[in-house]
Amino acid sequence: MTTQPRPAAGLDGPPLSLRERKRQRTRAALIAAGIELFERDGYEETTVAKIAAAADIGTRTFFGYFASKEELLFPGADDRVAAGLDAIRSRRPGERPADVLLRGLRTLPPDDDDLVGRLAMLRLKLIRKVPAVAGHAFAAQYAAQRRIAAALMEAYPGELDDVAAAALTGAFTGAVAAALDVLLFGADAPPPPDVVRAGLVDAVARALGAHDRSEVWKPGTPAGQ
Amino acid sequence: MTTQPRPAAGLDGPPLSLRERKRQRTRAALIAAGIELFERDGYEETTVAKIAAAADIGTRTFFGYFASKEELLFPGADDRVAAGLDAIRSRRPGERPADVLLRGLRTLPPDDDDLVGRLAMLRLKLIRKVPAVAGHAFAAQYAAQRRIAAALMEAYPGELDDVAAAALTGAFTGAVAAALDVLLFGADAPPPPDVVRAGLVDAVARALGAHDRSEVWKPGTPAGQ
DNA sequence: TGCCAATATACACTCAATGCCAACTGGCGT
DNA sequence: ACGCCAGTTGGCATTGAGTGTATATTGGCA
Repeated sequence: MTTQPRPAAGLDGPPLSLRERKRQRTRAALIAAGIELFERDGYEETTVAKIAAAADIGTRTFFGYFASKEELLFPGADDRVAAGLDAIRSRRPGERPADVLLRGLRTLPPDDDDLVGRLAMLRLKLIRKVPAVAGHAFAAQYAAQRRIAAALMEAYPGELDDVAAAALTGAFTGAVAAALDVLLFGADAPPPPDVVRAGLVDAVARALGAHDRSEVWKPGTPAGQ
Repeated sequence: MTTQPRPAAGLDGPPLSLRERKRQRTRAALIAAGIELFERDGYEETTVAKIAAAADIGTRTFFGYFASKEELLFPGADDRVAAGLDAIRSRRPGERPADVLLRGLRTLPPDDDDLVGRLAMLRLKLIRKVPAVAGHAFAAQYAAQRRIAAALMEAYPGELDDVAAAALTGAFTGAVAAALDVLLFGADAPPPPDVVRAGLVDAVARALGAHDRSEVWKPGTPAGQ
């Protein structure tokens, strides 16, 4: 959201000033240059100076746009959190907390913008091997968890205390992250998004012991659950 | 573990050479100096040079002991993983995967060495605000998850595929981390370990929808705190 | 046009981290 | 005891991230 520049006509509600448009353009150029160089030369090999040069700005100026080199990899990307919060807001009577989160996961948009897709794959790769990148990812997930947990606690007053809300949210995001990792990393080519999501929802539902699996699934022995 | 001074008991199997003992002493001194300075002056303000000076070694030598400043905060700390693997190894017939992990969590040693306690609190604080530290924590948890997931898959052949094992393990560790965070962060002084663990086990069990909660839980009751 | 504020850049600096190299030290065979 | 070897140490220089500061440029606006 924050990163999408409107280079075409000014159809973004509030008409951006020339200054602001220029700024967005520079920001987009930095992201594009960063992705390009990271993919071509590797992360460590790509210095901030090179990125800045590729975007035709001074090295110092880079830090006016991004606080760190890693931040270049995490522009926006709050869709999942928003989906979760929406699902909680539209909670249905009788729906269990875990089921609410699962519903949010199911209704996620396929998230397949070409550029975003490239960025997402690149990000996954880098999270695996660059601790600094992993740090940012972790911090983001952590912040997301806290927001979702707070919303959950509010939606289920008297039923979920802070610890329970945190634990459930942590379990949910932990399961999503781990399952996604396995699902996406077996194949080199990006698999079809809907297949991924189906496997994801199923695995997470099982991990949380949720009862409402709409997509049918028969484990070897559904003993009691 | 590494920091234990010198128990008279000959419990430490292999007799360490003079060189090795000296090395361990230096390592311990670095950790102690690091904790001390981090607590007193803050993380960013404490430079590697200061730590090295406090431990009476050269700055360059520091990196012969720890690959980075953050690594100073994660010495050892594989007990939890070991407990999990043990629990899986000693799986009882009919026990569900989630219950196995919970049993491992329950049988964790109280883990309350005074120094380790201080370190743990410090670590939690720093994970919250220093991305680089968060990165290390994330990487460690990630590695732990993969080991546990592999063990689970082996213990439940034909019942858990790789995605399911990863999801369950991710849910488990995610729930533990999130719950622990809430449990430990309100207090300035480390709360009694057994209380923490009781709340932890309960919250995680509920998050995973496990059936075997030994500690009873009744929805509607204001969460036992 | 001309002033004000936001922005961009150059410059100098700190600190983490690495490579290189010379000095030292414990282990071990003679 | 002697001396060699390997592991350890630390000084020096270097790279790259990130910041503070002062100066220049540019857009917004009267």
